[in-house]
Amino acid sequence: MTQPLANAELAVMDLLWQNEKPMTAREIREQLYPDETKAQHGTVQRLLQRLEGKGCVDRDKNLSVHFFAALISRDAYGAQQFESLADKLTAGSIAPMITHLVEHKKISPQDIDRIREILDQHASKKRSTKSKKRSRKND
Amino acid sequence: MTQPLANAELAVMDLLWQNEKPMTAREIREQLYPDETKAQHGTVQRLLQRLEGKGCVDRDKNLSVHFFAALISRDAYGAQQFESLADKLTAGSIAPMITHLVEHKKISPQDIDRIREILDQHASKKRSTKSKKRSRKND
DNA sequence: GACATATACGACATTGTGTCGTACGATTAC
DNA sequence: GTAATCGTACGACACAATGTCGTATATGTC
Repeated sequence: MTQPLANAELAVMDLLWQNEKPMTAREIREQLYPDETKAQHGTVQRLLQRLEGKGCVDRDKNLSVHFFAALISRDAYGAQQFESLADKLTAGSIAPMITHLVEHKKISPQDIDRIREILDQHASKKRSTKSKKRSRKND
Repeated sequence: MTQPLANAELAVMDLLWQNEKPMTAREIREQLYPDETKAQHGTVQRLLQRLEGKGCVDRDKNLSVHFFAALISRDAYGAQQFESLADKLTAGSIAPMITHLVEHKKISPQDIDRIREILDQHASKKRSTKSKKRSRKND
């Protein structure tokens, strides 16, 4: 399940991600198509069915009205897509893209700080304080 | 030009990215279809034409044999795709995806170190060291 | 049983992609 | 200058994915 989700599918996932509780197809339809043209029953069911086929949603059919929940988190999906992008483009490394974004000021300072924090907690322990910024090609 | 490139198109871009010099359609075809079934002339021309339409390649038609070059770098394309992903998923913020990758050990230590380096050079100056212990405050 | 509501899914139009064939223009060989 | 060769331009097609709808079937309520 690595291929990207299409727009309508993503819209469904978005709803499921917003709601922490599983949703019925009716709830989803009401939010997705507020104008209620009475046909989109099938559309939502179809979308959910395909999403289920892709392993993205869980269908709870204990009750006659099924309940749907996301099987993959928003961040996990995003990370997975990002990984697949890195695999296709940069031999699996994400650094070149991050670098590009940072150098072209496409990342907000807040984002930078947040990422720095995370990285600080997980950086390889053996290198703090390098006091210069170059060298270390790889190890 | 934000939509992702398809496989065959990406294969062409990959060649252009590898070669620093602009290439002719013939060169591209020879590398892409080594088995020379004599028809793929048109295929490559078509791909280049669509890539040109998407603003990804430049066509130099000064000579009767055209020369093609990438208009967007590999990293820029990757970064742009990543941005578009973040826009669709996480309100433009890339931190959640990075966080997920880091916490699930999907990034190599080398990648982490490289990103840390870049971030260190661009972090907002005022960041208060977070009371963690590692800190290195010069840059 | 009749009715309302859900699910399952076939079907279709639309779009993007990869491929090929062919028409046409330019360059080279005689 | 004409013919052969090579390149470009692009129409056309098959194929797959997507979004949509309609309908058939199941499940529940009265």
